[in-house]
Amino acid sequence: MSEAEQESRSEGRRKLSRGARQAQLIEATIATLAKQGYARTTMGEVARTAGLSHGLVNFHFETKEKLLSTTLVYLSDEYRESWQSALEAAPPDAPDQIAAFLRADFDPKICTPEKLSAWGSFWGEAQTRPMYQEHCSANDLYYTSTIEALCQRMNDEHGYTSDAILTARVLRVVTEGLWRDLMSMTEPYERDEALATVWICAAAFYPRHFGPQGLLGA
Amino acid sequence: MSEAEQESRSEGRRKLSRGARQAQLIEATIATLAKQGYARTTMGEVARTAGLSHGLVNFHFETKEKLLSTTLVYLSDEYRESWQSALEAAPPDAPDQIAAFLRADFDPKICTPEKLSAWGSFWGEAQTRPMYQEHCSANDLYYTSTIEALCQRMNDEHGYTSDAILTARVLRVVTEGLWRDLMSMTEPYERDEALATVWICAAAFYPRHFGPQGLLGA
DNA sequence: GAATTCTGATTGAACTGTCAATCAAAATGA
DNA sequence: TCATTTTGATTGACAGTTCAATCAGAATTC
Repeated sequence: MSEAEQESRSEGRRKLSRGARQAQLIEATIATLAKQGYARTTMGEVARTAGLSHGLVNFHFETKEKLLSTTLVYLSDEYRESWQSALEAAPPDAPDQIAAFLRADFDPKICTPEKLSAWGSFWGEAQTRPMYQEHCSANDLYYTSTIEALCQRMNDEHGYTSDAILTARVLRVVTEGLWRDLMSMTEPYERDEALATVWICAAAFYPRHFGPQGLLGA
Repeated sequence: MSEAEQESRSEGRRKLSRGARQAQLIEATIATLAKQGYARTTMGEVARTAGLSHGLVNFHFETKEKLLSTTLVYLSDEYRESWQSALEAAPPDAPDQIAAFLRADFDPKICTPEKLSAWGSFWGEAQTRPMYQEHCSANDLYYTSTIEALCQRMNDEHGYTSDAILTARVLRVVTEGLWRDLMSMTEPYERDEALATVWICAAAFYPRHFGPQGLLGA
């Protein structure tokens, strides 16, 4: 894993560009969070995971706090960009948009055991650290208002009558709960099973447009 | 807060019974987890919150690890006992049982900001600590199989045809997701609003028995 | 084009603070 | 008196931070 990240034809692999090295250290931080949890994530362990020296982490990120908050911002932005581009790629009709939105949360690039575990580590600490909340709450609010608007369009354009705010909240918390399941179950089920659970839920609210397999008539 | 916990008429407030002092320290641990998060929860802070000395914590719980795992067991058992007694107190018919079960998760005794925050702290760390998982996964499996059996009874006894396992999972992850919302939203909604969201969801699956206000025809 | 200089990435050791754990002595209650 | 609880100073380990020295590659000079 970390070997593959290193340049291919390279004995003297020293001196990666600033950005590449920082990305490597962020990856190592995610891996360490997933393996050790937040409380036992040390600078030394991150450096060891990256195959680099201790002091280098402090050269690129001045403090541990900055390393961790940068990692959180990285995860948070990657996540937001993922569902945003999924919405752009999907047809503009509300059911298609909702299907793309829900599916994006279980994209193989986003929904990996390692990243889910790192998210879980942050959730526990973020409540008590204003610095962490700042960036994430903005993304979270954006996410929430997006799904609320889509549920409202389902009512306006396709004749459903449910409370859009509440329906959006159900879809959102189902996804959150499934993420927590995926990261903590002793006998975990797979991404596709989680997604199937979301479809069941969408079908319960929008029976003319969703079924157990997702969007109907696709 | 910590002053109020101390005995009222008390110069000589020493020598509480063993159990009472341990309970006091567990309360202080929950409060500290909620206030500081797991990583910044220290023995000293727990002692200060309880208004007691540093060394005393090590006298009652030999190690920090034991203090924390005892606290987790306390929370976990209190939670299980809460929904178990709610089931026992409710009528035996499946809809009543499900209503009681879902409502129990938002009981004011269980669903306090402080306890939710402490749960969140543990969730992040529990993934990487087998000792934490042991006790909780047993309770979790029990919880899951209970709601699955109830959903199966809704099919058998009241003519619904949904996949009981999947429906149970939806109800479970909705609750989990709402808990996460309650503990992390910057503009949190209240317990009753969370419960209303659960009812919406139950109504979507069992429309003849549940409505936005909960159990129908009660 | 080779030698030299310069830049800044990288290392590892030393420093500093913090925390869990220990323990001897004091306080308390029976 | 005796056992138990409580205290607070002490200890040792460990983690984050700092920093001076090193080194590879780029730029510059001749």
